[in-house]
Amino acid sequence: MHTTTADVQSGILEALAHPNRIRIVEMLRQGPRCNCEIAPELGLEQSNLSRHLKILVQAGILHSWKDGLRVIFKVADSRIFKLLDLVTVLARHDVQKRLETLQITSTNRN
Amino acid sequence: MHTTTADVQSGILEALAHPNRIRIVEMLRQGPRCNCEIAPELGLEQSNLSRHLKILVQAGILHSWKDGLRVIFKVADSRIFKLLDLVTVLARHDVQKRLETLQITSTNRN
DNA sequence: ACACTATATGAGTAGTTGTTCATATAGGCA
DNA sequence: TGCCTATATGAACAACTACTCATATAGTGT
Repeated sequence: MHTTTADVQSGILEALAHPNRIRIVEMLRQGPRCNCEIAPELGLEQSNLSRHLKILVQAGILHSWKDGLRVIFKVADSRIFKLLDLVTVLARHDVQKRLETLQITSTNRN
Repeated sequence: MHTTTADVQSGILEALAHPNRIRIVEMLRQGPRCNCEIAPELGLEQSNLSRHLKILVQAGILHSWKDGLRVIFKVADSRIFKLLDLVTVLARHDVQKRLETLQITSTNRN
């Protein structure tokens, strides 16, 4: 089969499209962290977090390296934060519009 | 339960994280379209496309309105294209890095 | 009213994802 | 060496997703 642009794009989006994986990336805004620092902070089970991190690494969103016993993770390209910020803006804008629609609707009804 | 920023963000990302839904949004770059124009262009079954469109509307990514028999869809906020462009850039950058790593690795080996 | 076109949805299903528990792997230190 | 800590992975499973076929809904034109 043939891989299209949309397939490549969805690879990154799928990897990012989970609340806990977004939280992981947001936490890594503060700098590189290991599994053992992220797990208690986000309240995730060790094995579960390990799998989420693997998904992010495989998608190229995170990089990792060993430091003794630990594995350190960092964001591969800081533009990922721009992406998350844009998503927040879009979400905010959408909520704002829905609110306006509600207000218009209730005004019409009274 | 309490809805966090990450939950709201993942709502938008999940909606977008499917190759066909990305293709739909990309097609709507050219302007509003109805189900009946998108389906043949993307080679999607009518009922399947209808469900994908519903997901995009519910996530606030698309708007829709009736025009006679047809339902027309348009992108709600053009910043969604900025987001898709950013994803493309990230993907390209990642592929480039992987290629470099391969080349370094094979150089070391010879 | 009838036939026709466009869209939506119920039901069934195969495949995928997220999660947990238990266990394996690997490095550090006495 | 044996014990400890950090991470990864196999197995099981519930929940969810994408898809298809058949059918329902709704608007158009005769």
